[in-house]
Amino acid sequence: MKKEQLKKGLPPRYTGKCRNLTKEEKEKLKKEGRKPVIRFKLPENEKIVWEDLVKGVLEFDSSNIGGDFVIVRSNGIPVYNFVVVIDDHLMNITHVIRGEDHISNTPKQILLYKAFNWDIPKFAHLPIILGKDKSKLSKRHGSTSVEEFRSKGYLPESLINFLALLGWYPNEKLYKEISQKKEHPEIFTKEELIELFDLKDVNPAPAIFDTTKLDFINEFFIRKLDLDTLYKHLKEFVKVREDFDIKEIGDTLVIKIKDKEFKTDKKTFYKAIDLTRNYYKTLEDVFVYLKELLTDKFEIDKKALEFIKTNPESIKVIEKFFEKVKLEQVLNKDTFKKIVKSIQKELKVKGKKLYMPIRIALTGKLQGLELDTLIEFLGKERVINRLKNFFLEGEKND
RNA sequence: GACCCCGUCGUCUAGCCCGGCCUAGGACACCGCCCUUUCACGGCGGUAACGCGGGUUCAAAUCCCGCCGGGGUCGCCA
Repeated sequence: MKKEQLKKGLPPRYTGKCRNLTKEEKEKLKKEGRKPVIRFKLPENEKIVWEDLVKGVLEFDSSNIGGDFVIVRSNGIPVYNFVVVIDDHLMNITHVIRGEDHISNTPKQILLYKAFNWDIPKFAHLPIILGKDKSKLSKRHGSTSVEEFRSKGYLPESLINFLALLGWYPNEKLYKEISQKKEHPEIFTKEELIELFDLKDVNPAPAIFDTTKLDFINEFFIRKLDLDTLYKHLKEFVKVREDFDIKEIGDTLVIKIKDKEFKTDKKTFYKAIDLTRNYYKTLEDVFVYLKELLTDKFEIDKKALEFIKTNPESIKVIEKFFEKVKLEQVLNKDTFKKIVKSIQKELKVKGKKLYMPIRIALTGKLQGLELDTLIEFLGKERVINRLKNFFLEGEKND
């Protein structure tokens, strides 16, 4: 039957074959062992109209919604369209807010409300979210669950902020008042969103799910949060990650990164975070940068190695630096500057050729936080440790 | 195919209802410059859009019609 309809270019729909069976006919079919379904008898030529809170006035014709639809299956279990109406009514639902893929269900549901003589709730059909290929967002487009974003190190407030902006923008008048005071025009706290949000301002057009802006929002929140709050987020974050952990044992913190553990105290931990937070995109990055500050053992990046090989005078710079560091009582930004200047004079190198070797010797990398800040944080003893390690590593590589 | 929804920068959008203030505004991304003897941060600046065609009008992104394009729904699934 269905195939025939499709062939003729007609939409598959119930033909009304058993719409008006007599008692005798029903009995006969029952005896044959046929189990009946219960269908909703559609009114003829009735317009079903509602004002959708997002899409505006929507109108369907009863002759155009697929024929008498099933409300109870032959096994006696009722179907969704029938059940939601009863359920929502019983729960005193006033607003039905859902994806626009439900638009075509709505006329059926409205008819049921009418048949029951129940109040019809307000409907709001939100546009669906599209993947990069503009089709309905699904698993094959990558992460789609909140859990995945959590475990990637996105803060809950970042996701909320991002999602709110996907298909919604604050009402101009309301927004203008507060926008003056805002640090950033599109960063919203939960409270602001609650204050500003209105279904009326939802854009009826579907939006593509592109997380570029989410990265920005997350960076922003991570930078602005106070350290205690950030710490709380980190504690939550490690719960969903096998490779990271933060244990508090008395005053010491044991930080697990991959299969290594580092001991430190909260004060140092906070200091380290504060120095590196401008580099974070996600909470995951916290650990990446922390590792650099918490241990003096490191490997030298390929590119860093390359730099040293192509700039042989680098070794001289590092040796000189080592010598001079040993002579200093304490290492801070000032003494660092002094040392660098004297190396510059004595070896006649400057710029990248002067700073890079030192950076590589201390971190094994070509980029990172500012050298003077790093050195002040490490202190003399650890700087010496690192330099020694560098020369040991160097021997291995030779 | 039928029915329905949608169509402003690469992306998220403001403006559209109530035509002139739109030479189309903002944000992210991108590019450039400045700051920094690296990178990032920060500051400044730049590239970039009304799907197309007809009307209506002195005037259209805004109103009307058609087309095109994209998406959704067509189950005894939810």
